[in-house]
Amino acid sequence: MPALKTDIKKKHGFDSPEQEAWLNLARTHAAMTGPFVTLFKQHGLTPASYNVLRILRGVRQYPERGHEALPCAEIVERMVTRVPDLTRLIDRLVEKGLAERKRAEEDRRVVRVRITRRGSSLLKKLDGPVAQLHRRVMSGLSVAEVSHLNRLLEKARI
Amino acid sequence: MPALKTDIKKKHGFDSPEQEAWLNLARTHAAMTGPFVTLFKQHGLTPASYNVLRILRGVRQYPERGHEALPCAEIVERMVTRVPDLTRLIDRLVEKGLAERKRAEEDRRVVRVRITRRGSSLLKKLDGPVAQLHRRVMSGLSVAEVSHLNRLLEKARI
DNA sequence: AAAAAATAATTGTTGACACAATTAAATGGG
DNA sequence: CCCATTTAATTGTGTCAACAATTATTTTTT
Repeated sequence: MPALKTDIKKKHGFDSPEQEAWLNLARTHAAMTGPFVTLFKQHGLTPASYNVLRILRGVRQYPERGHEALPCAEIVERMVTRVPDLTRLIDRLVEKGLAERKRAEEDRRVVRVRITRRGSSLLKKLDGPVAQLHRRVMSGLSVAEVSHLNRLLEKARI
Repeated sequence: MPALKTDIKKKHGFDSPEQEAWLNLARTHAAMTGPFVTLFKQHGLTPASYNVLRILRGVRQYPERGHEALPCAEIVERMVTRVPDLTRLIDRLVEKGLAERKRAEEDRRVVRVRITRRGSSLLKKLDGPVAQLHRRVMSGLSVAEVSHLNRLLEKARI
């Protein structure tokens, strides 16, 4: 793929380096997201629902305070992108048999969500392809450049 | 904001530096997109429809082959993120009086879209705030770091 | 202890996005 | 010149996301 300047066919340059960086980030993100969306969709998931399943698996492997099921509010906190409508996202996971709910006894307002065996095995099936994609979308960069990118992205996210 | 590792509260590290970079990119993109979404929404736009208006303004300022109205297909090509349903996106712009359509005489399959005066003045009103936001979301980085980030993002997008 | 405030999740509704199928017009080979 | 193919845009349909309002439960205040 050519550089951004030719990419968007703008005769005149960018308004500012910051704008260029912003557009670059958006384009790169879109380019890298695409393959993941496709992969997840083949298994009936969206990036967001995959993200939730990953969070739930993490909790089940390393239970917190003895719990292997997580309150909705804590799921939201850990998600990569903010989701204002977790309830129906969980609904869909439950319908597919990938997660289950149970109301917490200690506080009956909270609902704890846990990944099911079926959910775990779906994740397991995806682990290989996902790792492969992670490597593929970053294959344009060397190891040093990847870690450099990490540093810059973290620093940018103030 | 703390670094990603503490951010997502994962006890164990990342599967790979590539995965870390991918998550970092997604998080940073989400964090930077938020303010823009909010700003655009206040004026009845989405990032995608703003993007289209910007493209249309660019063409009107620097007309191509004498045309200041652009075929839908060319709009799609230039967009930051791929939009499979440009028709209805344009519908909404037309309903708001921000753009107008006309069928091309030389090829009656194509529909050319042009920004209206009202669309231009909306963009003009947004120019200041948008530039400000571009600077703000990148304010964590120095000028050198911004250009370095640009280099890495372009290189990554093979 | 009762009322008010706060918290957790759900629901209603609207709008936008994604994909497939379709229409309309132009092109190109027989 | 006509039919098949290609191209451009639109439409139909289902799913998902965003935001506000609501319910249920707990905590705080008086």
